Amino acid sequence: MTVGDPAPADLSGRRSTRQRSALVALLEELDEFRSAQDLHALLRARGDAVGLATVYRTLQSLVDDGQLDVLRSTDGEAAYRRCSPSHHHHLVCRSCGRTVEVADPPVERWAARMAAEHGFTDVQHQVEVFGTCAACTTAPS
Amino acid sequence: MTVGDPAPADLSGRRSTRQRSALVALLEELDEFRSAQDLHALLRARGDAVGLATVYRTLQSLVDDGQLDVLRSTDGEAAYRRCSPSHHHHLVCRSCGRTVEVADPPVERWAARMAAEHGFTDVQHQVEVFGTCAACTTAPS
DNA sequence: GATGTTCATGAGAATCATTCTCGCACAGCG
DNA sequence: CGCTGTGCGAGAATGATTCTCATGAACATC
Repeated sequence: MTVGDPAPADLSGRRSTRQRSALVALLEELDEFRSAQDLHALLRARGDAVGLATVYRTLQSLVDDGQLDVLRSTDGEAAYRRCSPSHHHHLVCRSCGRTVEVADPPVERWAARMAAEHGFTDVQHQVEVFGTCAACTTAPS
Repeated sequence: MTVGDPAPADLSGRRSTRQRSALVALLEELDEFRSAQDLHALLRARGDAVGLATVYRTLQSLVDDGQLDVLRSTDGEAAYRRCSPSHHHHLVCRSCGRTVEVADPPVERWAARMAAEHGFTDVQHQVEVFGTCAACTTAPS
């Protein structure tokens, strides 16, 4: 502490490494929510092997920086996806994982008003709709 | 059966056991979401010792029968709470865990319509609003 | 009440995602 | 070019949840 220590708490002051770049690039190409395990396997499959611990660590930091959306599926696994610029929710197929983004201003307002009425502040809401998409409904399991 | 059947309200022919009754009774007294581990500890504390596996199994069956609400906290732990008769969502204080139930017919309709428009069937939705309640906002952390 | 079938129970092992440990490598800086 | 601290990774640790399977209880029947 006695040494000159500005500690600039810079969110973007992350080092640029091969592993981090590979993960960010992969996420850039994907449109659906994928689990950490999944992303790890995909990286390995494409030749950009990255340690599992690193995947988790990097994912965590990206979430902290607000660059990723996290979703917790009903089986307790966390799924990640790059953040869209605008706020939105998802319609997720519980069979094939296909995701449709849906915007819904009314719900936004509703959540805010509801929270305010009960004295809640610093509000966040989480709206996910799960179902079986048309393709999976017709396809035999 | 010759005696008048008290009808234990078993929806799907579940056997009435001491363990199941104890868990149901406990849930009946609680108003907040509690984790399975938590419920297990509470049962043991009050003398109604029940195996952990049984707690999970019973909780699962109650959820299947629609008698419990499940919530997945951000750390991946599942929390259970008895279900209100009508469908509703929650406003949860992320600091003290206090929960407020909120009904919202508009959102129900919106989710159903949205899903239908995209060809999704067998739809379920999950809406949770997290925030800091009035008490926790004023109180120092 | 006695009895047999079947399902629930529970102790511990197994599973699985996620996090931690800690020695080593490398990015960024002088 | 060499320092220094941060990021990496293999494997161990953690912790919640699920599975295994022998035992016991619940319910219908006799």
